[in-house]
Amino acid sequence: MPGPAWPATLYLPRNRTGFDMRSHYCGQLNETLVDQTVTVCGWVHRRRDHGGVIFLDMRDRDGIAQFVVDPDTAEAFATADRARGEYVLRITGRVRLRPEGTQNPNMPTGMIEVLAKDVEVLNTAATPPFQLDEHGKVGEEVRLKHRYIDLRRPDMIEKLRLRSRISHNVRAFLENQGFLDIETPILTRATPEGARDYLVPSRTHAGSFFALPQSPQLFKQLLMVAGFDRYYQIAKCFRDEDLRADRQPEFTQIDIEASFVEEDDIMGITEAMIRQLFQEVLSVELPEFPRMTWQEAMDRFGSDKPDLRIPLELTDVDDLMKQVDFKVFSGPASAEDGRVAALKVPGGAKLSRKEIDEYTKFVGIYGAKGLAWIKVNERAKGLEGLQSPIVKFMEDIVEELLDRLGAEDGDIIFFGADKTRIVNEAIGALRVKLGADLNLYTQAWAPLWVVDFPMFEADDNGRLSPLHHPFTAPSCSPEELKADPAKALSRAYDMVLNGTELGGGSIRIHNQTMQSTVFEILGIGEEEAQEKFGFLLDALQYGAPPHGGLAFGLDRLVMLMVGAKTIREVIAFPKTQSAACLMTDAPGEVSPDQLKDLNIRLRQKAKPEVAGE
RNA sequence: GGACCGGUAGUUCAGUUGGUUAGAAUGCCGGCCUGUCACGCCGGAGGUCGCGAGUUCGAGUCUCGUCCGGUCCGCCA
Repeated sequence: MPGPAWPATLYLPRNRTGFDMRSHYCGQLNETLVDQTVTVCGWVHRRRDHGGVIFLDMRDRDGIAQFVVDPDTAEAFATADRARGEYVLRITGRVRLRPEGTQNPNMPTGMIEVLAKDVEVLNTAATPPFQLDEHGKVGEEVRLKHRYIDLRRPDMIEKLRLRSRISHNVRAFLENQGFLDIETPILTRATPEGARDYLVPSRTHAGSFFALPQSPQLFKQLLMVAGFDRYYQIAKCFRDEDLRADRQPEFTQIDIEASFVEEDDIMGITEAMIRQLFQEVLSVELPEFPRMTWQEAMDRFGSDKPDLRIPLELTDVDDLMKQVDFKVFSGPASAEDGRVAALKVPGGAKLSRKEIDEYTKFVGIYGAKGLAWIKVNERAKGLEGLQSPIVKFMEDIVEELLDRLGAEDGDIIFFGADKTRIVNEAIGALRVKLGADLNLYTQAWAPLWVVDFPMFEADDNGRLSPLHHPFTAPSCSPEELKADPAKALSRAYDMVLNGTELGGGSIRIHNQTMQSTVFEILGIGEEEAQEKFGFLLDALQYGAPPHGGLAFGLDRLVMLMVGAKTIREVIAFPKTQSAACLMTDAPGEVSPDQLKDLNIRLRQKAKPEVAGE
């Protein structure tokens, strides 16, 4: 056995890897080390056996390098001969320049190789369930089941390494700005917020449950009441809702809160943080962050998180369509809660009937009953130059319509006519899809702030619920809020990047009267409010400072920065769409004893119905 | 809760109108090979066609159900 790995007093690396077992990582080997003896530890990435000479490509988290084993070193040669893919080896040898003509320009270490003297098998490996080289395609299901092997692949290592750099950069920025990293509980209390809670039964309080936090929202506000002034945390959050490519049941937020601040303070500092992050990690200089009101975003892009890389906009044509003899258009155009919007797509006239049918089906997902269109083949020819199933209903106004849209030859114009919400969702989504399908992107990164959100939104029964969360301050007095809550705007703000909501936050309510008013509007009675948020209402009485903050979705941020399609790609051990872990097989059953301890009896499963007759 | 796509060798896939012994590539195993780098050549093994019913003389293929994975809608302040 070697001596203690750590020097007794100073934790200084003894060599370039900081440990004794090896001297270098494979990726560190280069021409400057020629004639030096090095020792590496790693996995056999590939083995090429020429009978008389064996090449071993060794891989560790830093890279891949080629090792040559000669029959002259009989023992090493015998070991290399029985080595297989993914065996864990420790190899010592001398670095040398590769012979003329055998350099590999495709490899970062391709100018050199290591002539092995000693090859030691630290561990054998069963044949991996899939190939690790960049050429083998593998399904995600297999990758997740053997994630520890999947994570050996250089591109996975690269993504997680970048994630580490991102969180480190964010921490460094916030620490430098005087923010304190303070942990908040994972076992906490269920509060009737937005999402379904993950619950943890309490053994010591029979029949009671902890909830895992959907976010540290209340705790960070209480830290402001406590006077910490500037708080941050990279915090796990839990929401038991259905999953998506950008949603996991547990995810990570960069959580930020500060006191004695207003919107501009929070937006300013977090914008600076993201700007610096992109500079230092990606060498990308982000453009200006425009600010856009929620209403403008909905009107122009049909979305509260518009993708500004796409140069298409929705145009209101309600006034023109009110008069047309086509109820599908004139109805929504005249209705209070209706909208007729046009989307002009330059060059879209080349879309085939089949493609248009596909888009019609696509908007149907969002409840649109159809998708009207006009192809502008040759404007100069007037009606003759247009191709459309609906233009016959609007011959009188079509010129004015085309003028307003600035339509040119080769354009297609799509129309959505329905309730405003449906038009915005359907045509907004169509805009994003067309942008992707036709590759209309005008820039790599398009950030913006969306501000002036409504305080509340009405559900189907007219009941109001908070658009953000019930602790968001309105931009009006309690009296004004009470008088017309549906029209009230909040002091909330979202940072949006390339059509993804990166983060959102608000100035919070720091006044108990205002907080009670909001609860009242939400239909949360005094008693219920006291029971569920009593500790917050109490805190607001004890000198709560004005405060506000913001939380970023770290997984989404990393996903965008590495160019991944799902956040699963930037999470080491993600769950499947049904919120299961294919590797550990979680969630799993527990023993009757464990349940008994927790005072839990499982409900009998419903008897399976007899199939067939 | 709903819509759609997928499930065939370890892996990635093909499999025609329902018809003989289910194929390819790669990986794996064995042999040969001293400059390869996705090495090459020769040989070999490897299948619960996700699972269960049904239709049929006959099902990988058709029907129904179900499970799993994925994308999306609802949901997710």
